[in-house]
Amino acid sequence: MSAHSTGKYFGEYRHSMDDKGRLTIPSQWRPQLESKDNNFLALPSLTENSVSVYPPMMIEQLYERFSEISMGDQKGQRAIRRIMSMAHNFSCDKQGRINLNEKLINHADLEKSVVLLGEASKFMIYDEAFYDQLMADDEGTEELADIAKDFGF
Amino acid sequence: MSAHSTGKYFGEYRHSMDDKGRLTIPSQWRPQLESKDNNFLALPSLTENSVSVYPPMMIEQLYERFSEISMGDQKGQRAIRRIMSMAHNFSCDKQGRINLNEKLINHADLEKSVVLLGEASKFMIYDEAFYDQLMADDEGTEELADIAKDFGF
DNA sequence: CTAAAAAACCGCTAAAAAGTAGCTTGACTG
DNA sequence: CAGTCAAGCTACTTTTTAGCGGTTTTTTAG
Repeated sequence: MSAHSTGKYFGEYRHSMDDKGRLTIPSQWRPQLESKDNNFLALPSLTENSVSVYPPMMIEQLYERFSEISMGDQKGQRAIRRIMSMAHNFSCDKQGRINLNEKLINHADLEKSVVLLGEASKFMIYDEAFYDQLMADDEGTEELADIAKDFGF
Repeated sequence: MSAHSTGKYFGEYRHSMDDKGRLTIPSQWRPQLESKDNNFLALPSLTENSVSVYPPMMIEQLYERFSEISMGDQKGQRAIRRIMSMAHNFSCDKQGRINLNEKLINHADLEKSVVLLGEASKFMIYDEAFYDQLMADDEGTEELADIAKDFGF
């Protein structure tokens, strides 16, 4: 059954990455192969050891923001260099796999077992062990309730 | 698969320049040969030893910005002269190569091995050794997290 | 609880594409 | 007219890729 990609990503999945950096994405997330939705941009997450994957719609937004950074802004330029040097543009193959490059794999310390986490408009990729640790650390914080209130969930 | 040029440039590539100053650009960046997208403008980056390459869309914007610099602004005019004296307008040939002129090659101290860095709306060309040095120097200068805060990514 | 279907995994391999280099041609210049 | 320069073509090598087939695991449904 192919309830095809809505361009929205939800849920947590544990998959494995092969030695060439290929990994299967959840069947619900797969874009139509020949559509222009089959185009993603992976960037290193700046705050964590993880990779963010953006679909076309989000790429547009990122594009705008990057374009706004002035050439004269040294710090900005440095940031762009760091981020873009790892950026990876790819599509999803017939078997539902995507491809990460070496730099991103290193950045996020990805081993064989990874977690794919849907975050609505984009999705994240974590190393499984690291992800579990993150979740364990969050355990028992009351922040969740606060956040819920803030957002009205 | 040729998911042809989106006018967006991402990622880092290491290519080599031949003795005539020609270098292959990543296949994903290549414009349609006969389209009016096959027209680039290369300018020296004044803050670094590098060359910035702009696609047509960006050229428009640059034009606007240059126009805004008043004739009375001496400093501005000087800068324009400097930049324009090295500017180079070119297209991508059938083999996917572009051509740099001597002045730009000298400005950026380009040797045979160069790095092409996509920065969303434009791309940069660095000498490979220099680029590696830059990246090494940036190392730890600022944590990515700080940058993240500044730009809200 | 069990059987059937779907999804995920995995490594192989054939085929295509990309990058590189060198040669040829034709135009312009001094 | 020779010499320089830019652009086009071709050929070669290397790397990449993505399609395939078979196996395993998970999910679903009866």
